[in-house]
Amino acid sequence: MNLKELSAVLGLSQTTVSRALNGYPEVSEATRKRVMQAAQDHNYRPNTRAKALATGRAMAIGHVIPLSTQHEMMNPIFSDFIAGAGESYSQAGYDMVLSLVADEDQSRAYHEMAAKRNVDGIVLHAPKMRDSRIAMLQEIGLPFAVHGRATDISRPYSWLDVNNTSAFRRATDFLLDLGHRRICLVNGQESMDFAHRRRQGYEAALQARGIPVDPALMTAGEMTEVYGYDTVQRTQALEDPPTAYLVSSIIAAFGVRRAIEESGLKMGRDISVITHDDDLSYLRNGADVPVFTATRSSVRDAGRRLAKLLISQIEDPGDAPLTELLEAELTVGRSTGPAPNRTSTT
Amino acid sequence: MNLKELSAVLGLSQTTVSRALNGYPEVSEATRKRVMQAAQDHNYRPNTRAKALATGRAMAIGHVIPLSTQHEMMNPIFSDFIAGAGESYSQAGYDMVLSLVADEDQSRAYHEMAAKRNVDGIVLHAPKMRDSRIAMLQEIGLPFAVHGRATDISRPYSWLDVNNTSAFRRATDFLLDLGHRRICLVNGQESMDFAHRRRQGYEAALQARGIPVDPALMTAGEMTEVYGYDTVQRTQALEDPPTAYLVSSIIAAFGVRRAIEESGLKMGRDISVITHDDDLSYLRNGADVPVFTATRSSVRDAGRRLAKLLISQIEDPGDAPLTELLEAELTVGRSTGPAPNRTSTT
DNA sequence: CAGACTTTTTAAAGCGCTTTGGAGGCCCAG
DNA sequence: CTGGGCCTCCAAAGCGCTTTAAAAAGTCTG
Repeated sequence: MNLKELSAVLGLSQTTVSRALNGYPEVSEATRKRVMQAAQDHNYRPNTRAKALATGRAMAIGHVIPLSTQHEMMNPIFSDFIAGAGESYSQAGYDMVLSLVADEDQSRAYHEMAAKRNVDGIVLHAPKMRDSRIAMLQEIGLPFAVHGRATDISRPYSWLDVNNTSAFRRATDFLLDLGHRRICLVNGQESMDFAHRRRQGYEAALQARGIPVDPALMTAGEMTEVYGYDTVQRTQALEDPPTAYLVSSIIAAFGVRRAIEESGLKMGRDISVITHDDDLSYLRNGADVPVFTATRSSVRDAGRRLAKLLISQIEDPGDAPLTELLEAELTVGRSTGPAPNRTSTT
Repeated sequence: MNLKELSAVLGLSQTTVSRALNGYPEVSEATRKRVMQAAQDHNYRPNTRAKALATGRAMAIGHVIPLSTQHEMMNPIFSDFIAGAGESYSQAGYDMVLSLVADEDQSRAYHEMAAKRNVDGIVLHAPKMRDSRIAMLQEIGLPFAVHGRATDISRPYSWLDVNNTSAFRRATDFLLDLGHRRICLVNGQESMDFAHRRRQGYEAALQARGIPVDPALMTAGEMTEVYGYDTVQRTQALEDPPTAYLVSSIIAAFGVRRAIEESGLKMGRDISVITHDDDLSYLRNGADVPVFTATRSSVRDAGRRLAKLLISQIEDPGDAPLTELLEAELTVGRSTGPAPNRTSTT
């Protein structure tokens, strides 16, 4: 059933029917009702492609996901973000189109999305510190919003981010207050902006107390379970091993815990662990009592918010870029405790 | 830059330019070259919406994802599947559109996708045992393929599935060979077809050796880490606790391991664990040596294959439905060992 | 009840592409 | 030189919708 057929059935012109369905005022309530009813009866839905062509609006938002071997985007954190964004999209009547592209084709992918005009806006994921994609999208002129931020970009753009610096500073302070002095930072890849900011928070907290920053206690890598495990194994073999770990993701924290327990130590007594917790639906931080002490910020909620932000950006193109900075909250679990009495190595 | 402008630049008709770009024979090689070059120079891409309208092909494939509170689709397994499917899509020039919908709106969502004509086909996820969605999609007439299978559907349809029954039968046999008699099945939700089949494999193996099936040793639930943890805690408190666990997902297996180690036991010595391993990129089963003994089948590969299957279904609409059954392979890790000498409770 | 509005409806153009049905130009056989 | 066949190219219709411009119908006002 298409518009033409529907209007034939009703004995009205396509114009009137179209207007009735789209809520335009220049059609009487009586006919609108009649049209609505008929549309319902015949299960009529406007053809998206035709509508998109006519209106210039695709009612879809694109996500370009790099498929690289070194940095796997399709991780649980990402999918929770997508789930959140999807909620907002479907509420607002937008579709979500994902385009997985090989890493080296990324810039082409953005240009293509813009030229093919099958999306009204784009969400930019996993910004690096100085991310050339942002300038590129500004150039292209397609509305976009960034999940995270980049440093050193002159023209303003829309973004939503967690306050990574303050979260990690606070977490480090928490460990310092417990007497820990050898704190290992198990961070994400250094090229990522968020990892950089987290390190800044960590370093600032140490420096504020005059504690030297030991490069041997700062690791960076893809945040897998195995990475957490390996890092603990390696650092516990050091001369002066850390008594605490500050971990960038709950997935890596699972590995950290495995390594600690496998070596016969007890997390929270012998070694303390704080993790950043994205509040993933499938990897909850314990049921009632949180297992890990954590800086928590729901990435799903971030998805919801960023999607709304982008949609309002699309619908009011003139407006200034929107930004939103979320604060993580520190929840105390059973993975942290006072530093064991080794009186450091001093 | 659109077709009209491009052809104006070239001094050719839109027809000729369109044909040149789409590889039709009625255009000389010389002009084709010239057109191709100009298209490249001006970074021309046909407008998807217009093309879709004219050809009737959207070059997109839809995934409807239920947003329910009780069964969370957006899990790491799903995202690996999506990553695999996305690879095949982008190779074939298709986009992927995800539509998250509230559980109760699901059937409406499928109808809507069909009526709106913004996708050429649909992937059906997480089939239940007797899944009404399959008949519905057959009714609608939009090409589709199922990840998994359903029982009791008369008309044939396209699907791709892991041989869950044989995998779990084999895993159970493996544990039985090691002398285990009290084997706990930590399964997914019973309404899911795959969970049902896995249980059948498990039960068949027990029955073949005359071992009674104990309902107290069969649990079903959403496969989270916490679920694995809780299940072990609960079952270890039984009178005659299990000496082995057969787990449906590596995520739950993480929880199983946590519970085992927290209670001072050693996995692989005191308690054996076999898990189904979807070979998730972010939750690898160990680095070099697998941690868990597992029935392994890459869900990412399944995504790749199912996508290809659906695409060929779309491109040759007359063909009979395609099906593919993947066998899981059993990889032996360090989580299994002979049953401890309690000589059972006999 | 005419004239001036206002409300309701319509015909037709246009969105950017594909594709059908021809139309020219060129070559060669007769 | 003529006409048929082939190779290139083109004008125009059509995909299903929105929207502009204008016509038809209804409603007031004096």
